[in-house]
Amino acid sequence: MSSLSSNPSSGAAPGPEPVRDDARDLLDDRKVKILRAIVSEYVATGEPIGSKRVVEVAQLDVSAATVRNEMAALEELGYIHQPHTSAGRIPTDRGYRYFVDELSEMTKMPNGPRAELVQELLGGARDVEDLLFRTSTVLSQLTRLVSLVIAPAMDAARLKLIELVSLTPQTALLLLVADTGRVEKRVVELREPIADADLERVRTVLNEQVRDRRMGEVHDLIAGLAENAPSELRVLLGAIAGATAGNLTEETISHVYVGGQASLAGEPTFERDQLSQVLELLEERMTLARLLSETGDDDQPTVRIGEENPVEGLRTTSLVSQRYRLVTSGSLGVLGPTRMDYASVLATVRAVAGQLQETLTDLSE
Amino acid sequence: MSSLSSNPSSGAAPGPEPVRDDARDLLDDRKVKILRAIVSEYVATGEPIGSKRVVEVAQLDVSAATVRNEMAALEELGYIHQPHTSAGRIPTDRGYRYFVDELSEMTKMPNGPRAELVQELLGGARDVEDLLFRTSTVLSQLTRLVSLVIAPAMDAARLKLIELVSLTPQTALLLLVADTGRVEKRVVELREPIADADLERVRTVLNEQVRDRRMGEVHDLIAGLAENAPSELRVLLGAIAGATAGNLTEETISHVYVGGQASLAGEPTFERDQLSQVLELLEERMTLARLLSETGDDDQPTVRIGEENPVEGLRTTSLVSQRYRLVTSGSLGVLGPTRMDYASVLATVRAVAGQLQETLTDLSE
DNA sequence: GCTGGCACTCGCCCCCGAGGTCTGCTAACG
DNA sequence: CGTTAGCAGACCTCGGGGGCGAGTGCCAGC
Repeated sequence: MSSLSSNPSSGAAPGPEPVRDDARDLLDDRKVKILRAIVSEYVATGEPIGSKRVVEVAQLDVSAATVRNEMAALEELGYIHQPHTSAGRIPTDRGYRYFVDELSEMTKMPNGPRAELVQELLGGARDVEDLLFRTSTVLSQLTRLVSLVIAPAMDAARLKLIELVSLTPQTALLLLVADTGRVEKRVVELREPIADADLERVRTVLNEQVRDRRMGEVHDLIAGLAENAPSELRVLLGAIAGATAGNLTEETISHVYVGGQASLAGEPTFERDQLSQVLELLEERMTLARLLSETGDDDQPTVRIGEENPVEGLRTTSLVSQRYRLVTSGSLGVLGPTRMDYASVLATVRAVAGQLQETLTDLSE
Repeated sequence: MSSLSSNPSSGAAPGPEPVRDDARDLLDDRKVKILRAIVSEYVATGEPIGSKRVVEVAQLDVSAATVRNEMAALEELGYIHQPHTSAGRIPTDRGYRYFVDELSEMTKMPNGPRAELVQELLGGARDVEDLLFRTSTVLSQLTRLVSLVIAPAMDAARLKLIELVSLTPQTALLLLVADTGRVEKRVVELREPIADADLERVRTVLNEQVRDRRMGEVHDLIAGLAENAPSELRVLLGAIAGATAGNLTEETISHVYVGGQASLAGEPTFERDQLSQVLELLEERMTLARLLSETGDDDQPTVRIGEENPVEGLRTTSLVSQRYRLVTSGSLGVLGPTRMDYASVLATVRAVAGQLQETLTDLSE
């Protein structure tokens, strides 16, 4: 899903009058100005915006009555909507979408956080995981939204070392160290005690055969070794193969860092049960991981607004996410109410992703 | 702080009339029955309990008027309190405290979750961390409260293996494997490239000198080695000593697993900003760790009710926690509104702690 | 010491009306 | 034809007032 993807609410719109799906760019200059004014004012204040206010903010040389006509047209087109008759207008998902698309067409982004600031906040990380954790903290503090950071997928990383440590006679700890600095570990349990010598042999064999291979291939390689191994080693190798089955890369995905959940509670937009629902989703790491992995590949952040969101329960929230690259790519983003300051959030997400990427690169070369 | 610790709200009580601090066990049988009825009914319904309701529930052979007299006395003693005149009574922190103390004096605990159930939910963990994560999930699901699990402190664990992996010419990854199955890792950065041979020598030396020592001693040992090392190794050993400085055990503490935060949002007891405050605290891992580490050493869960809680911002919540032991001990617990079903929560926390301990033992012998 | 009765206190809910805001419409203007 | 001023109408919000009901405290009597 690219950053330009649109997903008008036609399907779920309860309104009786159908929304015209065509005229995306046909808004004339004045309508655009008005829409922009409504979006930014509403984001700032949280209150519906009336025609009078628009005139002041948008600096138009027309009267409020004219603006009213234009607003009626904008509503007809599905960009804005009024909570009840005789109230001001608030942007619809589609309105935000137009606003965001316009933003990303602008070449230079507005006021992101200064690189040095982010740099400083990210500094002093002890290892990759610590760095990602800090990133999540920084992101949520800068945006006052919920931050999500997902670790880089491991399958393209290369295995640097396999280690086997016997914990008890019948259990061993398997360590897989990737060149990205990540360490996967598995407990290997056996029916019978393992001789230290056998453990050592297996360790040597594994390192000879599997080192420097891609993590994604590791399981298959080990399984192959197990089949052809001398019988006294076969049991152990089989157990190891079992411990690395499938989930080596998949499990990595579930490494998601979440920060700033408290900010959700402060958000008056959310009803109590919506809040609860969103918080619940934030604990389902798999869902989050899938969501974030659907981030576009371009250097622009991907924005999913309200109903555009694939996950039920996030239909009143927006997700701004971006990839960062190392050996392979991970992604990070923020989640918040659809009513968010997209301009500055986009800039911040971009800046943090860039800085994270840079820091990661420093760490590994 | 033991499970019997009390902390009457005298200091913070806004009421003008002082609360008598003495008469803890002087409640006569009927008062106890009434208090019990009020606590359990209020926990169940969330509404203030009137005298009439108490008569029905407590199965007393007296009239409502008599109960009213007793309730007035209970209020005078500080065990219950009415939100406003002409409303029913709700328990104070002190009321809950009495109730809980009475519970823990009873020898047999009521209906905890069946051991097999917990066992099953905890099964299939891949390693210690995964197990703790699952424990946290189980705990929050069983209690519908926020669960907290803290990993066992590492300083008494023994070092099984030190590994050094060069990631780039100037950075290496230091791995410390404890006999509990935990792995600590640190990135070691150097000014100048390291020769592989030197890395290997250091690796060997470290393993010879430090293996099987307690994690708490590791840093000092390495620092000692660095001082006496030949000059070509001194830089590397110094860097390693730096990477293990102090935080080896302390950082472990910050490994806290939190689950079930969504349940807080469903709780109508909490105001919006209280909710936000508690959620914020839940992200401060250090505070949580300290809180949980203050759990009593006996086999009874420790209960801290409302104002008894040392952390500002948790004054409207209760924390039920218990230690579990392996090589050293960790603790787990749940956090929720003071209005919680202490009987079943206590039983559940106990059962889960027991089961976790057992599973951990299985894993490491 | 217990009980029934009674007056009283309040919170809750609903209704109502005033005030204010913003709209849509219409008629007039350039 | 686009724009504008003016106006009636819709509807939210807020505060006051009254009825209702729950629960209490107190008192007199057993």
